[in-house]
Amino acid sequence: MDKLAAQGIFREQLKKFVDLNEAEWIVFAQHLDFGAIKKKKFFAQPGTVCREIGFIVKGSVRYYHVKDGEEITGYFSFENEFVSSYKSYLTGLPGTNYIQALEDTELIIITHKSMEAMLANPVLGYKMEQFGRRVAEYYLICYEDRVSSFVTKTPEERYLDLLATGREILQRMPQHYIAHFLGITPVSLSRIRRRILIEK
Amino acid sequence: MDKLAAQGIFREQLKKFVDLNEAEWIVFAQHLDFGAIKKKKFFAQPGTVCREIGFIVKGSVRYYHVKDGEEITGYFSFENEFVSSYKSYLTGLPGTNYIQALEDTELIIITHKSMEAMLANPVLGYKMEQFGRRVAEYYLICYEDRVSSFVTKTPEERYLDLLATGREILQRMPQHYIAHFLGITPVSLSRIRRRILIEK
DNA sequence: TCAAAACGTTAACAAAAGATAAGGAATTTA
DNA sequence: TAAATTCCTTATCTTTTGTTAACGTTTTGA
Repeated sequence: MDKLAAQGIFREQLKKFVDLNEAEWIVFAQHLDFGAIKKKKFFAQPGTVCREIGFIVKGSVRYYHVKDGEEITGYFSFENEFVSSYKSYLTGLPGTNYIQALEDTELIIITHKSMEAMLANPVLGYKMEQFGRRVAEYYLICYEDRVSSFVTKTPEERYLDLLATGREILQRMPQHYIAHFLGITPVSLSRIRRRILIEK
Repeated sequence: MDKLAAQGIFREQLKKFVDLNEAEWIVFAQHLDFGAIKKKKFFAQPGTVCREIGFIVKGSVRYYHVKDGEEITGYFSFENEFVSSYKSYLTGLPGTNYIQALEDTELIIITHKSMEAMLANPVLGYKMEQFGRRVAEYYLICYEDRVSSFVTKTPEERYLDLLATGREILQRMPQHYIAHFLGITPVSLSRIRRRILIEK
């Protein structure tokens, strides 16, 4: 895919968050970069400040954390989703996660610098604030749901929920990543699956 | 406390998120309501759309969820914090949580209607988008940290973290609320406390 | 002020999850 | 294509958590 095709996809998806007219889009597009990450390479690494927000046009990434030498995969992003070490991006502090491409991945990239410039741009500023607000609100809701599932549900219930919503994760991610995403060990998820099979 | 005093506090705290000049503040203040909730009364209830964002100037609230007849307290808000059933507020769908005042609580209230009006107001719109963005980003980071703690930490580690950061929660909330906040039962938290005492 | 309710701890038992290891299937890669 | 690696399951054992109940203390509220 080339930059222009990627921008086309991005422009379409962007409509979920902000409505840019032709003039605004042209200025906006000038601030967009295009990037590719080879499988197993990194979008972000711990100890480094994440200065970009990516929008995945092709591929997928996982967010993971190393604890006691073990990789714990906490989240994923797929096509048409944003990817960033948000806390690091927003605070300017070093991140704590790896974000790794799970396959060859192509993205539209908005650097922090570009974003700042657009926010300060009288033509685009308002729309960029709106864009930022809506994206943050969107992810806020995702996180709210996820926190809620940890507080009020058992691991088995969380897994059944995941099955019910049939998210992409199930098809595209190995089970041990899903286990950590649910907050449990791969062995435990395997047992839960067994339990469900027998019970039904 | 009267409305004016409350607005004074709010205006000061607002600076964390947006910088309003005198003219902007005057228009903004016209859209603010003032409210009081008696202890044990509700700011939000499940099945009802939450159409306000509150800013607590005095008191505190807890967010809880009823599961199998039991109340599970997932979160709290204190003075100088916002309170809302965000997902419901943002989506316009009925909420799933109770938000209950833990003591007589006073708040500045921004209704959804007021917020929409301000966002559409040419004088205030830009600043309101910025305000909304920054508040959402702030809470996004809080949630990101919390999700991360569920994925990568044991309940004991989460409790030790809470002790280390010495949050208001510890002083002001009964232990069984804290337990649910950590994603465990009150009995289990009591045991964790015992373990920590013996080990150290 | 006095009864009721709420709170934290502890105990006992059941259920679930973590840790470790082994084995086989599938996938990767050299 | 053969060897290595990854992945999932299963088993065993340990640790932790959930559940229920009892008890004493504190707080609440009628």
